Amino acid sequence: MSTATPRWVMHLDMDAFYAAVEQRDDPTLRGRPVVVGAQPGGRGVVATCSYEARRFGIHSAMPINEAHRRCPDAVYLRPRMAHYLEVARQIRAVMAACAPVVEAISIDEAFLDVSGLGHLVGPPETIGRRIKEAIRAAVGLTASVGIGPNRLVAKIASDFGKPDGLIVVPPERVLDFLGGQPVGALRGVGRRTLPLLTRLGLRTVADLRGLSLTRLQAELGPRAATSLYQQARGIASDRVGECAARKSLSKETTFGVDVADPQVLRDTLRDLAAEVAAAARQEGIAGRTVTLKIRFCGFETHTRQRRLPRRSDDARTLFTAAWSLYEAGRWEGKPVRLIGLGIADLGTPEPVQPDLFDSAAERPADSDRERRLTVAVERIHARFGAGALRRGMSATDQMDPTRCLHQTPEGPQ
DNA sequence: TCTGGGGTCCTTCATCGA
DNA sequence: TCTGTCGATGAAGGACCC
Repeated sequence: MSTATPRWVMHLDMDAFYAAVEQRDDPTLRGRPVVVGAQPGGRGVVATCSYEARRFGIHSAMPINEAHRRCPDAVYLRPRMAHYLEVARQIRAVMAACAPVVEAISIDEAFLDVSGLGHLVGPPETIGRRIKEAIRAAVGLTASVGIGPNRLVAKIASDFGKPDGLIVVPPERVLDFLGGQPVGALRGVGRRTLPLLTRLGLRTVADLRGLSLTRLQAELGPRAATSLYQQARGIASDRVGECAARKSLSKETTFGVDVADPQVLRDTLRDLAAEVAAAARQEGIAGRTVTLKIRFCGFETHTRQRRLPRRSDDARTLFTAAWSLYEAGRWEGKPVRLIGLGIADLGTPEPVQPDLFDSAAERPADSDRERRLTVAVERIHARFGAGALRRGMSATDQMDPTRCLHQTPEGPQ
């Protein structure tokens, strides 16, 4: 016989967060369609929009020019991220005062474990209402709340109740509640998977439940199939905890007009490397893998990665690695729409080894160079294994930390 | 419609060493 | 010594989410 306390997971989602903050701060915007994102006429998308704007069919991620075509009279605002972050911090303080465990998912969303609050506050409905009221009193904004026995049910319930909703789904009602939801409400069903499920005649979660795991696996692959199979039956994690550690860090930029000039690309990449390095140092982390992301016209997107001999938070090292990846791609002259740089395989910065220099600027004079290169290559072999350095590379290239590990088959250009 | 920026996770394929 | 297999790992791209 189980004596475990029933688990109650709450999902709290602020309604049209950025737009709601703008309407709160400027009373003349209330009741009007407000779109926060890029400015019409340029490249960009809608970050979020007020419910008045949604009545015109505008939604998040819609191209801004399409939004403008649908509603030219809306108010178009650039995001004020620093301000939204400050409001989010106030909201988190409220949540932390109301629940023992709060897991922030994004700037405007969080999971709360409210399992143990029953005897202190009351039933789940009361807990949800109290938190909504506290947030409204603190920041003057509405939130939608979903409460259920696990994260999946809580999340879908909060979405279902938007805006300003409060939906509680007790364990015995989970299958009924989920069964009536569209399959698109499940995690992992997006632009690609939804048409596939539709083609199979599956519109609702109840429809999905009628399909065998074997058939689902044949259509979607083992991972996605198992995930959907379990979600359809209300099987999901009920754990609420601290946020997971960061796994990557990146910066990217889209040019207003496609750029083919290598000097502009180089300068942009150098700036991005500086931003990534600064952000990494601020968080006390460094990356071992450098990724170059590049997008051409037609949305043709490529990524190229290179592993460094050690983790780095140094802008010059990151830039050198990323630029060598660009050069290796043989894309010279091809107009670029977007360029980005990221680091992954994160950890604490590794101390620089005196014999493993970072760049050409730090290399010793030619007269002494070959001997020191040989010594350094041997040290790399000893430290990283013989496979770390590839055949067909000069000792000079092998010594460049951005070129010595895991070259592309073509090797450096 | 013509698609930002910053993430995570998954799949597929290639390579390498045992 | 050569070849095939298999698991681990890395690279690249895709899908999805906020």
